[in-house]
Amino acid sequence: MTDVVVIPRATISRLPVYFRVLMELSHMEVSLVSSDELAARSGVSSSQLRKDLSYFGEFGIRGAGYDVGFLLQKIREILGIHREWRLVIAGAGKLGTALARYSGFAQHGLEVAALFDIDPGKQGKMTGKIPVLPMEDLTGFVQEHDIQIGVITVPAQAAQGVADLMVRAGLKGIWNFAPVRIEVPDDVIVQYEDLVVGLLTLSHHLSRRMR
Amino acid sequence: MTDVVVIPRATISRLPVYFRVLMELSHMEVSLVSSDELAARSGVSSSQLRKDLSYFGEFGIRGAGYDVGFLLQKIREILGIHREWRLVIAGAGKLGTALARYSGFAQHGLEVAALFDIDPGKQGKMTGKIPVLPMEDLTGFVQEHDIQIGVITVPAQAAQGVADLMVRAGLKGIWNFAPVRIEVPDDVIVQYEDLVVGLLTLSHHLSRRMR
DNA sequence: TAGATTGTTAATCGATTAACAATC
DNA sequence: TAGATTGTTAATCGATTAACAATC
Repeated sequence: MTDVVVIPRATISRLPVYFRVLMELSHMEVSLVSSDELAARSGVSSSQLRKDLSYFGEFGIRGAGYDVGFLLQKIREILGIHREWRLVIAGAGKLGTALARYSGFAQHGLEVAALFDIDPGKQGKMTGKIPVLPMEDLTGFVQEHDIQIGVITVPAQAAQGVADLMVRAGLKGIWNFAPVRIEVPDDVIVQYEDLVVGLLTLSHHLSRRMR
Repeated sequence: MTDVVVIPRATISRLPVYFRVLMELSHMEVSLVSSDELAARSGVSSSQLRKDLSYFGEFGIRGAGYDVGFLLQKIREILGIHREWRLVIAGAGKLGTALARYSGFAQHGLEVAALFDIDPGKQGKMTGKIPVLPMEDLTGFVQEHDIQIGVITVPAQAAQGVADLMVRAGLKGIWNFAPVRIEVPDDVIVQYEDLVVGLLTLSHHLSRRMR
């Protein structure tokens, strides 16, 4: 048995933060940064930063710090930003169309290839440069255009059906904005995004304060 | 000193899930549910569910289970859904306008009162029934309309300025979609929402799988 | 009362932090 | 070599789980 190192979820979720700070430093033409400085700018402790990086290798220079360009490249590789991913969005409602135009995708090597919707009234339209296609064309489109990721922005009750469609089309990653758990085979990765959680967390804290 | 019970963040983040499942059960006219059943439908263990609820009180009936309507009401109170919150959105870009039209707000007792933008080209327009106003009107509007929550969907470099404006206007809760930490006084609560984290987490896992 | 299920305790697991040996 | 800072170990902290006493 190979010794599989388990990487904490929390570590992965901090990498995008380090990535952003390193990008800023790179734009400021800083070439070397200490864990203290990088951690402070990222809002974490320096031992946490070093511990996080240590899961993936030894990227620093003892006595000096981290080479900004080198560490940036390493984090790019860890996060898969060095690759190009293509994705489709199922559900051309408010959230789906807003995501389709979202600049964060392109900035991290992701290309939105098409939106899909069951509503014939939305089909044939364009969201910026991205076409809205009939949901039944999803499988063919995914296979023709070498798509890897599917985004679900349909209503909760339709989410499982769309997920099944995506799995059959061969997508290996699903970003699910519908507030339901979906069942997929083990080789498909599902990332959940639930805006209501953030909103109600805020509401809860406000409620406590204002009691 | 009063004994302050610290409630784990993870507990708070699971309450909206329990809330949704209880709503479904309520619609199905189920009046009593066991922790086993409720936990299974929520995707957690039954001890976790009971532990989570125990932070807030004793809501169950030993030997029987939980009264769906009663527990629903309790979770509503904990999450602050029983109150009405009014909010404004700063930044009438893609994300801001999509959020303004997002039905999840109304469903949880939140009303979007207005959008604000510095771009005169956007000002005066309507997003559905919600007006887009000049950013400099934010303070006056917040005070006149008794607004409690501000949502930030402006670019990262403008976020701190908008946060300062919101603090001065007297907002006590900020939902920040800009990918930067913002500085606010201790009595203001900030909830961060970073879509890139979810997206890059998915990208990371896909990268590992496809290596 | 007997059966069922909650609420809570204690044990376990996992993540964070502090401290320092390794090393540039 | 001396000074600085990484990478890692061990201690601490916090969250989850299993088990069961309390009680409906």
